[in-house]
Amino acid sequence: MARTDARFREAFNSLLDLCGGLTPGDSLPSEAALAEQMNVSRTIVRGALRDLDERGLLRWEGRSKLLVRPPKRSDRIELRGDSVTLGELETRFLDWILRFDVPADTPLNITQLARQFGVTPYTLQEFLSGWSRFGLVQRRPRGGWLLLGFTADYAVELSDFRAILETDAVRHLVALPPEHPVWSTLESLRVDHHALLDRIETEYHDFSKLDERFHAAVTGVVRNRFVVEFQKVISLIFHYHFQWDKTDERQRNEAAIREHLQWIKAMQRRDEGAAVAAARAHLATSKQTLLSSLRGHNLA
Amino acid sequence: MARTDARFREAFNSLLDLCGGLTPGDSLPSEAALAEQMNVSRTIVRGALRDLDERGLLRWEGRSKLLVRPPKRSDRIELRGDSVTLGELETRFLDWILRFDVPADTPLNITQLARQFGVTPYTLQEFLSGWSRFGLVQRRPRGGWLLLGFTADYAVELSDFRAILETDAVRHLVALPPEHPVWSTLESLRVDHHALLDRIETEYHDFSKLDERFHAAVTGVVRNRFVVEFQKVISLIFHYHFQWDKTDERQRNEAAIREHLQWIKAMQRRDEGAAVAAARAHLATSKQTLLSSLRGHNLA
DNA sequence: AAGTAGTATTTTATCATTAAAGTCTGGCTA
DNA sequence: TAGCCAGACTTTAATGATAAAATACTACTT
Repeated sequence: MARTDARFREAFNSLLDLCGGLTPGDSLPSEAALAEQMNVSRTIVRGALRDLDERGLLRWEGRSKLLVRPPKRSDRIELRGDSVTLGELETRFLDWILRFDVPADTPLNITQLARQFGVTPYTLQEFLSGWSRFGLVQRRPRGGWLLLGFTADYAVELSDFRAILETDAVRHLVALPPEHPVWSTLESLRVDHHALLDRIETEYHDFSKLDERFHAAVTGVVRNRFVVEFQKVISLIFHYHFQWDKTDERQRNEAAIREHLQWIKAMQRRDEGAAVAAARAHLATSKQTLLSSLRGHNLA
Repeated sequence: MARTDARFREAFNSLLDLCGGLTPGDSLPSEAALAEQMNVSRTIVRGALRDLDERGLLRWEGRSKLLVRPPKRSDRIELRGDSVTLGELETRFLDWILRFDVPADTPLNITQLARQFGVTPYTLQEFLSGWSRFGLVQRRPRGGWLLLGFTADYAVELSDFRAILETDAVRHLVALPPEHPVWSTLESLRVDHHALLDRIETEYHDFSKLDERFHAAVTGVVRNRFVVEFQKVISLIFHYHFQWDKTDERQRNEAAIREHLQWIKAMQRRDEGAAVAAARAHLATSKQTLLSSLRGHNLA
């Protein structure tokens, strides 16, 4: 067969919704207008209009599109198979690797994986090609894919790379003028860190979000598509890993908050040397946490 | 249809070559041994053996594979369509963008491009997915691909990112012990730079290779798969761009050599501050060159 | 003249198909 | 009789055909 008619089905139902807001006798906008409104091609709009006409909902003759009767619930057509987006696929894929601890150098079965994640092999292939740039998977010489996986080496190099990017961001940041919005962001982050420290005994789980906000704020001062892209990947992987590692979480998070505060204060003092040192210290801790979580996971 | 039998054809001819090295009456190794030798599956080996038997070159019965007559030139089968590797595709693709100056935000026609580059749409899609991580292309909302292209913005951000990586490499490098091989590499590079400077009037073209060697030496001290991957991309793009920009080449290259020498000497003195400053200066020049070459190209 | 619908063409995502890879088992040989 | 080998079979992946969607073009209406 060919492409699915999922776009058509979605558009059809969305057109029903639009008809629902009208009363019989009203006329619908032009084909082009409908197409733009539903973010779909005119071909689909015409297909949907034809169906509505056949079902007697609409009287469609050339430019006149008069509503005959309001749509009923039974007019809707079924959207079979929830289309999985690339974003969802990313989540599921990382989840699969980490949760089920897929070992390194595992050959990946495209057909089976595609079924498992509810996507077509075509989509999965596109997805894997993207990750191959980050060395998570690799093409096998005789065809197919190989999962290189989250080895300790990978974690070390990822952490080191992260450190390179964040250290650079820090150097940029401390040179920014006082009116730059990052300073107020940092101040509110500082306050939030202190606040969380006060209720750390019970709410240590909240640190994850705070951590993400903080790192996003720091790296956000570097307006660079490559940095941004990498930051997304790094944050994704770190986030996922910590999600499954719960050992000493309270203690770990408390220590991290103190490290963040040291770092924030150094930046606020515009002390580049101290800020870089504090950043390095925190990132080193982070790296060790990632490594030990990896080890713990492998032993479990 | 299904996959091409290119692997079979190649293996068949390679088996002919192997038979050419034998005399009639000799017997061939086991299927598994042949498969491993030719880096191919046993299925293919068996197929090739069957064909050789049918053609009367070989008497194949179970384990005995006796050569009947040496292979003739006419026994070879044609390898239709030279299979383009992903590496070649990369070269052709960048070449196409730069040489024909494809503007930014051009919708890419997969079918047409695939024909043009002599690959299947499947392969091209895989390739584009890889580049989408580096923001050179993007998926369009309604399907298809969009070339974001080598805009000035892209060049600036790529250069900045390069500077981040190289600056970090410099900091690592100056901290390395005297017995590290990079020091002797640097010294020979220094000598080569001076040598080229002496004959710059006529041989300024040689700088490109020297430049690549030098940057590879510096970034090579950082053993990190992400850095390495990016370095590959950066070197690819810079290399390709400079290949087409010939304005003031002699003068530009001479200036670059002097900048390199400043940088090398600072590193040899283990003067981190001066080395970083020299690196920054050179990378800034490089960025400007890339930008002006881009501008020149767009005006032409 | 501007915008709209009809028609035709182009292009993409999917699927059945076939080549190739991988696996298992029994038999031969050393 | 232990290890290797080949036959038979199963599984997997890359491809061309195909239908769906997008787009381009033309003609018409207001």
